[in-house]
Amino acid sequence: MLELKFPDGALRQYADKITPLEIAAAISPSLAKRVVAAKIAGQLWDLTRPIEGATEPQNFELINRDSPDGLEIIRHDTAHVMAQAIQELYPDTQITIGPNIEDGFFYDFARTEKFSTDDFEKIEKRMKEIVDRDLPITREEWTRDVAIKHFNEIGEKYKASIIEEIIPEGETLTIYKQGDVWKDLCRGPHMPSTGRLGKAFKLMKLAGAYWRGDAKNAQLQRIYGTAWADEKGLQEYLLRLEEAERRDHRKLGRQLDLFHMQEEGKGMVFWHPKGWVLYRILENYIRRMVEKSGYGEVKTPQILDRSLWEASGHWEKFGHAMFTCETEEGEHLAVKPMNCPGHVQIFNQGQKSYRDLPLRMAEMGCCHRFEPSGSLHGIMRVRNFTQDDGHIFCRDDQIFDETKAFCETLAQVYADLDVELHSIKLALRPEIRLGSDETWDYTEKTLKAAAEATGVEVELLPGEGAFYGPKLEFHVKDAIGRTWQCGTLQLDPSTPDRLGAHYTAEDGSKQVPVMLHRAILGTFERFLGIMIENYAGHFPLWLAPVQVVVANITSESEAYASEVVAKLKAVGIRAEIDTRNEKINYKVREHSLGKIPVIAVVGAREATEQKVALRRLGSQEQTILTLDEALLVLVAEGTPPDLR
RNA sequence: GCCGACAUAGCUCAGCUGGUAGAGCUCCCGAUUUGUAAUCGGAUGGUCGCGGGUUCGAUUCCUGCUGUCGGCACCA
Repeated sequence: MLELKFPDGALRQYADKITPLEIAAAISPSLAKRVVAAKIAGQLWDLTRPIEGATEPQNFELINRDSPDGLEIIRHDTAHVMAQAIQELYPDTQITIGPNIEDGFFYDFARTEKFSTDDFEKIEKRMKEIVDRDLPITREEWTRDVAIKHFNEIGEKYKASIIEEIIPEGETLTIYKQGDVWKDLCRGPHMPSTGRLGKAFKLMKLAGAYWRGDAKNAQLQRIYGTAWADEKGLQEYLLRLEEAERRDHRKLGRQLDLFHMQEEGKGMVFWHPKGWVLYRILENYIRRMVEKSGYGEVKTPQILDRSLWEASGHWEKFGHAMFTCETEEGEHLAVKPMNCPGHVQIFNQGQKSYRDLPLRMAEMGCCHRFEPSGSLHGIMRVRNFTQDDGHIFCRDDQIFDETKAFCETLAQVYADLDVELHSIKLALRPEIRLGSDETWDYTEKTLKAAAEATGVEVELLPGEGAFYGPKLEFHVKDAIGRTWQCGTLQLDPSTPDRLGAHYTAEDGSKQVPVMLHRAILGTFERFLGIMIENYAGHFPLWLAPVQVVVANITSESEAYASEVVAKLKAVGIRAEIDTRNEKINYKVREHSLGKIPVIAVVGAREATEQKVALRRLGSQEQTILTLDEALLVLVAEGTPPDLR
């Protein structure tokens, strides 16, 4: 006998080897149709897989198709159906891997001939046929060696190689068969048959992807798809994508006249007046934060002699990404890709004592890097960018406090800018590295503890640190759901040493300081891109390039409109005037689309009473205030958060 | 850099199987003096990304390049 405990707490008894599907059917036939899998003692279980061997009552749950677990199963089943469809249509195709991702799945295929997005229609049609065939999906347990032999025999070299790699010798694995022929290595679970899948799926995009994620390996063809519990879910998802597109910073950048980019300067931003206002407000804000945190701001040369880059190690490690030039006199120069060597030069001026540490240096450092053309993306990934960079020269025992203080400032800045952290990651020691294991133990532990001391969770990235030290990464999401690394703190004992930085310790000995590279925003370009998408162009008053547009109703109130604008400007509000010969409806519409936070309408009434009618973006409400009241309100609201 | 797609007026987009291009908005001109998301009329605007090729003829087909978009790899 089996005893199962249902989510509602009910305890029920069943015959041994009963399947979840039989249990569901016994409860109600409609339930049996709705479910896609079961969960037994926390483990997902195929509906048709007998439950056995349980001596104690097990938690039992049926998974509905629209639950998070259910969607996972639908998506993975869809990936399998897609793979089968493709192999039926294109028999020379080998399957590799096909995991779920957020809102969907992908599957990587190896095939000499190229797929095209034009093939999608045909593939989707075949997938729907496979659903209509209602092929039974069955679970089988195979031994590792039999599986390897089988997949090799049928020409699935990649599959065989995956099994060789991930399944330990002597172990068994599970194979899911779809119909009589098609099979794939899979942990499962899957639905009992393809008919249960439904047809709320869509192939989304086609891309190249390297086998095992390594550019040295063969490039596979990856097809992305999405799948939902029903057609409504699919349509809602597609709508969500369209809405996200409207927030795209590249689109808003043009619409709001913030910046543009062009062929002759790819990966470089032309900031327009409005965009540059935004940039400078952010820059000034971050400058105040940095000053408050005890940094001295500096400015270092844009181009430096190659010998310095050789000394710092950048030439060797980073040379391929550096812009260089040669003078008529034969000097070899390189445009800086980073600010650190310049900062060490400043540190090296004069003699430094342990009393000077920690010494914090900041720079709005304009850098150039030759980024691969395929990696460029709007203003988020560019070749010319400005970092809110800073370097902290300190002793080992100061790393913890400095890191913690940095994390706290970063949290404050992100809160002020309404940017939500997606994750904090700690990149750990790589295979090839400098320094002793003890040093790595200490530095990794210290960074982790310091970040965690601010109450956040840190995700570990083994093997991804720089060769000289571990690195904290602060990631945020853009409108489309992609994550970008913005803030960072990187520990570097190597560069100060290479560039001859030292200080005199208490005991009179010369010591090399450790260097913390850190940036809160990362780069202005990327962070502004994120902010534009995040706010969807609707900036809070303190950030808005144009805060108020004063619009008159008729030319009669033109003089008063000018007076209002002059007064707004006098108290530091970024105001513009719109006295065009247009209806007020037209002006309101235009400035609303231009995402002006406040439209101040003035007509004959306002002019006589020395008032303004304020209309906020996103609201139809009108607030009538005296001009003096309006000035007070707007100045207060337009004050940066750190100055309030 | 690699894979796929795309490139038409300032912007957003039409243009079937080859016969040198069209709309709406914007800009410009004129009329309209208007109370909270588009007033009316008129005019202007394109070597159809760039270079080759096929063809009597190419925006359309082929090809090379450049850029953009979506991924991969790389990275802030």
